[in-house]
Parts: sequence; C-alpha cells; structure tokens
Amino acid sequence: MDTKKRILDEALTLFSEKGYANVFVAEIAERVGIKAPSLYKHYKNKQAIFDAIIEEMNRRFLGEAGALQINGADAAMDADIYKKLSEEQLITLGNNLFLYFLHDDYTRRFRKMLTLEQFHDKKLADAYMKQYVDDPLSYQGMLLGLMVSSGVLQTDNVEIMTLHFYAPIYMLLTICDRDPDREAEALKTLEAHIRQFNRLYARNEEIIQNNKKKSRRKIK
Amino acid sequence: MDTKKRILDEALTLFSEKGYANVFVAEIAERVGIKAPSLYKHYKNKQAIFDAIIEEMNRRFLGEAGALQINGADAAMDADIYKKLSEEQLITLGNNLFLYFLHDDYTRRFRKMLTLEQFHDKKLADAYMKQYVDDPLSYQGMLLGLMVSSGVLQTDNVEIMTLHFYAPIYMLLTICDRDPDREAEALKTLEAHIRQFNRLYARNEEIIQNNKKKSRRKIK
DNA sequence: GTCTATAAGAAGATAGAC
DNA sequence: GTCTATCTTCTTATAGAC
Repeated sequence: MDTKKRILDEALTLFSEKGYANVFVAEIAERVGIKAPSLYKHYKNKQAIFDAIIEEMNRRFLGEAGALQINGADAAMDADIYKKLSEEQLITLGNNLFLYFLHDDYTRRFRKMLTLEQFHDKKLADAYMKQYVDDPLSYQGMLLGLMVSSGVLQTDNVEIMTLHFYAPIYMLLTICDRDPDREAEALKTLEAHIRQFNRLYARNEEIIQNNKKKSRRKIK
Repeated sequence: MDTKKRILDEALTLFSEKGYANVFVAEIAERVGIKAPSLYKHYKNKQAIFDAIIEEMNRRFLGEAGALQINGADAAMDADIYKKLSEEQLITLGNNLFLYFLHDDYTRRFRKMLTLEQFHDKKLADAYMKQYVDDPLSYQGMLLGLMVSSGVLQTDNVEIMTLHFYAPIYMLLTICDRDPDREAEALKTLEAHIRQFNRLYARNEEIIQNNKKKSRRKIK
C-alpha cells in the first residue's frame, strides 16, 4: 500500500480509538514509519487527512448501497432467500450480519470514529444515522416486507416489525463496540432474540393450515 | 449556585457538546463569568473538573438506583402499577420514560458526554453501559416480569421480552440525541412500538380484546 | 477569590538540506 | 519524499498584586 493510503488507514485506526483531537500528527506519522513533516507532503494538514477519510467513507458506503445487507450487493437474491426463510436460516443470517458489522475492520473503525466525532459536525451525525439506523431499517424492512407478502411472517405494521428485528441488533452492536468481551454473551442473546422474533411474528399454524387449503388466495 | 458548582455545570455542558479535549479552561471560566486563572482556585486543574463531574454522576446515578425507572425512586409502587397496566398506560409510561431520558438536562448532558469520552477511559464506557443498557434492562425486566406473573403478558423468556421492549426505546434515544428534529417522529414510532409490543406479548386473544375495549376509553 | 501578566510546554505546520 | 531544525500558535497552569 502506498504511503498516502497508509496514512489514511493509520489515521482512521487512531481516530476511532482516541478521537480526532487526541491524535497527534506525529503519532500517525510514526505508525506509517515516517516523521511528521513528511506527512505534509501527502496532505495539506491534519484536517485534510480527516476529510479524506470521510470522503472515502462516502464512496464506500454509496458503493455498498445501504448497509446491513445480506449478500452485500445483490438485493434480488436477498429477496429470494428471505421469501422462504426458516428460523435457523434467519438466525444464521442475523449472525452473519451482526458479525460482519462488528468485525469488518473498516466498518468497525468507522462506526467508532463517527461515534466519537458525531457532535462536532452535523454531517458526521447524519452519516452515522444513515449508515447504522436509516439504511439498515429501510433495507431490512424491504426484506421482511417480502416475508410478510410471501406469508412467512405476519404483521400489519412492517415498519415496527423491522424496528423489533433491528433495534436489538443495533443495541448489541453498541454493547460490543464498548466492551468486546461481551461478544459471546451478545451472540447468545442475538440467537434468542431472533428465535423469539420469529415466534412472535410467524404466522400461526392454524392460519398456515388454512392457507394451504385455500392455496390460491393470497393474504396481504 | 456557588462558583464551584457553576464551574461543574458549565463544564458538563461544554464537554457534552464538544468533548473534553475541545473545551478550553478559559471557555469554561468565561461562561461562569470569571477568568481562567480564578478557576484554579476551585479546582486543581482541568482533569480535576472532569473527575468531579464523574464523581457527581456516580453519586446521582447511585441515588437513582438504576435508570429508566417509572417513578424514579419507588420500585414497589412501580410494580403495583405494572401488574395491571392497560395498553394506554403502558404507552404513557413509555413516553414519560423516553422523554425524561431525552429532556432531563442532567441526564442528557451526561449521556452525550459519556458517548464522546467512552473510548478514552474504560470506566466511562462501563458507566454508560450500566446507566443506559444494563440497569434499564434489569429494572424493566423486573417490572415486565411482574406483568407476566400477574398474567397481563405472556412469554417464556422475560429477558428477551425486555430487550424487545427497551431496545427500540434505546435506539430512538440515540436518534434524538444526534438529531433533535426527529423527536416528533420518534414519539410516534415509540407509541406504535409499544402498541405492537403489547399486542405481541399480551396473554391471549381474550385479553387483547379486553385491552382494546379499555383502550378506547383512553385511560391516562 | 478575582484579576493581569507570564511562564511552560505541547502540537501543528514550515524551511530548506539531501 | 524524507529528514532535522525551527517557528508559531494555542492552551494549561502559575505568580503575585489587590
């Protein structure tokens, strides 16, 4: 990796751990293996490093087209999977989702940096919300909506159902960001959450049986 | 209010808005209406101000004996209320709870400060988690458990039920902390959430019907 | 306890050699 | 592009008068 990129990488790591104000230019330089003045040949100043990180984030996040996706890119495929999801599959997907968000190096460092810098700059707060609240809710809502249409789940308010699915995941994520030691506990909770979620929203047996008899009829 | 207390108050406000490192001693002093050097007659240094804030927090939080309480102090009374809660009452309580956390000046500033400084000091991350995750879950779990015992709600996993109740509230709180303009939207979502929560966990059809009838009477 | 003046030091940024 | 040396600015903190 070239120096310019390595600076961004090390800076992101440091910013996510200590916050912008607590990271010194000399510190970033040291990690890259150069002296502070050399760094100014690559970026105009400290703020420019931060701005470049944000710019890269916007590029990546746009590329990902909404976070918390199942397959990362192929929404149509996700939709097909979701339409006929068993409980075990739902759990597996929830797990992968959670673990991706938690462990993916880039995502994790970003989330932590945005958490620390969110009140400095409204744009960062907005980016955080889009990435970790609104986009996930919107995407997951679309997928869960499909499960409702196809009759796997039942509700008259998909939006709230999605909140019930995602809010616990979000909360577990913020727990593990603060204390990585609680990951095992969080994974157990996550599984129990999804099982219970599935039980609460699954169409009950009677209706499913009925539905089989009147198989032509589609219930919204 | 005496100068010593006013320093803490203004410092907390500034720390919660900009983070410790971005607040200058002169800034705190100015808000108090004195010059920076005078401030050192009250506190040894900047860190001592921060420490005093944390100390006060621990005192207050201990005094409150677990956050997200209904009446703030009287758990027994809360328990009695919960045992026979109608849907409308559950909503009112959820609202009060949410609004208290969001608007109480002290609580709000603390939460924001802890959010900004959490990775700076493990103790602060722990304080945040205790106050906004573990204590609320534990306290709400106790109360919802009573509702299960008394037959208002039904579940075989109170812990997850509590997560389903509280995680959306927590998420809405983090949304409004970042963007106060979304409060109205959050309140609507909160109500819909609690209604759906109640429907999902209410004991059975008969009780749901009963609750719906009671709901129409709009009991505060 | 508050002030003015100022010391002490940290951190960002530049100059200029190589 | 990287270095050493240095400048500049900002911020904490102290000294000492009132």
